[in-house]
Amino acid sequence: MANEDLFKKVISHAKEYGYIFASSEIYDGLSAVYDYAQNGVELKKNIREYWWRSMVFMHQNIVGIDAAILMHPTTWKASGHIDAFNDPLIDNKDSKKRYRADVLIEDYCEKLNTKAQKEIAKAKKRFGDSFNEEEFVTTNPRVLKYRAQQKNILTRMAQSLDNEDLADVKLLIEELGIADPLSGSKNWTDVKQFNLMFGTKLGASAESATDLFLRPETAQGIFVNFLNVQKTGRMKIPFGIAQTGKAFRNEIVARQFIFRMREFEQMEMQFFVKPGEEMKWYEYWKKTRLKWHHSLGLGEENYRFHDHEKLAHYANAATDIEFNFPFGFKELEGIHSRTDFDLKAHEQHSGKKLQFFDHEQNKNYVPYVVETSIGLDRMFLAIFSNSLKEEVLEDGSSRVVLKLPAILAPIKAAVFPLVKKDGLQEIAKKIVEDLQWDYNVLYDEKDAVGRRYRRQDALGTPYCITVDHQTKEDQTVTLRNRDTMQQERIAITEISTKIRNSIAHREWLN
RNA sequence: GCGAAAAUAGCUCAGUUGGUAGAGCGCCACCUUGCCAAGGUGGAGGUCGCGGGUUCGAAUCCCGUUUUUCGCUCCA
Repeated sequence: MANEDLFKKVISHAKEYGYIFASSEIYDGLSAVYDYAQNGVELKKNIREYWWRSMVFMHQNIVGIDAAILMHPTTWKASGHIDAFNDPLIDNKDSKKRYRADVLIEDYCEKLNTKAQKEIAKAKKRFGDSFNEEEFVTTNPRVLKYRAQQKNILTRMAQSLDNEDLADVKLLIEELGIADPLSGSKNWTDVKQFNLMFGTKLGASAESATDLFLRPETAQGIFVNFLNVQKTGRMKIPFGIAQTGKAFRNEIVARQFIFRMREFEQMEMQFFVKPGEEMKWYEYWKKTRLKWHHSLGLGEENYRFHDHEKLAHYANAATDIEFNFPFGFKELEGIHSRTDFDLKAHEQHSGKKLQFFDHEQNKNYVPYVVETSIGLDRMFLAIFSNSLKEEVLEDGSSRVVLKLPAILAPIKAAVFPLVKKDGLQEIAKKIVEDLQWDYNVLYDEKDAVGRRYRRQDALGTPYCITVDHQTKEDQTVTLRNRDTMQQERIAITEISTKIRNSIAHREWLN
């Protein structure tokens, strides 16, 4: 399948086979919001569990929490999101480039500063040793003019931003004649304020309500609970706290199906380490997380690291694990060394000590944090799009098959009576009743059995069990493999073990 | 947000210079066959994304709007 077609097929297959629907579809949908359907919810849940087990079950020093989506508003001041997620943006209509309006103005002021510096340099050359810079800058009319302009502009901008007077910010850009640094065009749109956090209110009546935000990342729920977990769980550094949950970002551009949604689910683990040891753990988690991805067998060539050059306000090292999506390599998981930025910030804003007492060193310190943060929806898309195949069979016909890792498949097995008579239905139903204690299984008796096989192929079901006439004689059934299409004859009593072994975490995660 | 393209049945699409909507697959019921989709008969399902306008008449022409995909940008 060609790449450009593949993504379209992924989207329509996801709908047709009950994996993902557009949210509120009967009302034309809501931009970049999607619902997980009857099979999608199972796949998503299984991915979440696969991650959770590898993190929480498999590490004695990692525990989980489930923090609330709503948090005290000061959380976001401390985390830096109030500042970092709140930008006045302006577009140039000719070059189609988007800029931060405040940065454009600051750059302009920087130019004024450069001009003043040139005057000073010139004067220095002219007067030589007798040059008194301090006196010069307070008396030279040109330098004074530049300095004054600069101060006026910045003051006015700060005032306008504080008052949310964005029209004046645009006016300022126009008055100063600021042009697009690339195209030289002065054809600007209005300045718009983009707050990436969703606001909401606590309290029913408007007067007494408190402004809250839906969390833009789950990590802060872990940081504010750091000491609670450490004390009550008797955790010792190094240790980690894992969490999965929804986060919300009012993205300016949210697109590419479930790749970038406004409401999305993160699977995060914050690992608290001794200061100075963060790079060692950063490398450890890079390796460990990549191994987790590889364990699913989507093809190691489809993953790569992308180290960040420009670091976020909280990080001293950062990398992405990128996956080869139908639209190219894109970020799937982030691994960040967040230093002690978050815990220190929460100490300052809360006035509470968030430190660990190290008995070996006999002293307190604020731990450093190494974070692994993966988008559950992105992982879903990675697995789903990678698994969807159109195969040409030996006889020249083709089949559509969703080769999901068996451990993640929504339905583990489908059970069919070969024909709808001779008591085969009853036997098949009995097998279903037995298996459904342990697995999500499905019974189907409609249409020719070959067609039923193909239906389950497209749905991603790894096994099909068929009851035929021989079953009545020797209590055996055929077990058909989705990927190889091969059948083997096994006893009814063997079915459960067979399935269990093929979807054992012990095998997959190892 | 700006630019480009698109939206007709569950899915993929057709629909002629404007004349009141079709196919294939899928779905449901029954019959037939019985181990790898596409046998037969019957059936359900669409105010052609939505709202205006032009017209005797609009899926078709015009305007607006919503949603989706692609490019710029950002992120999980």
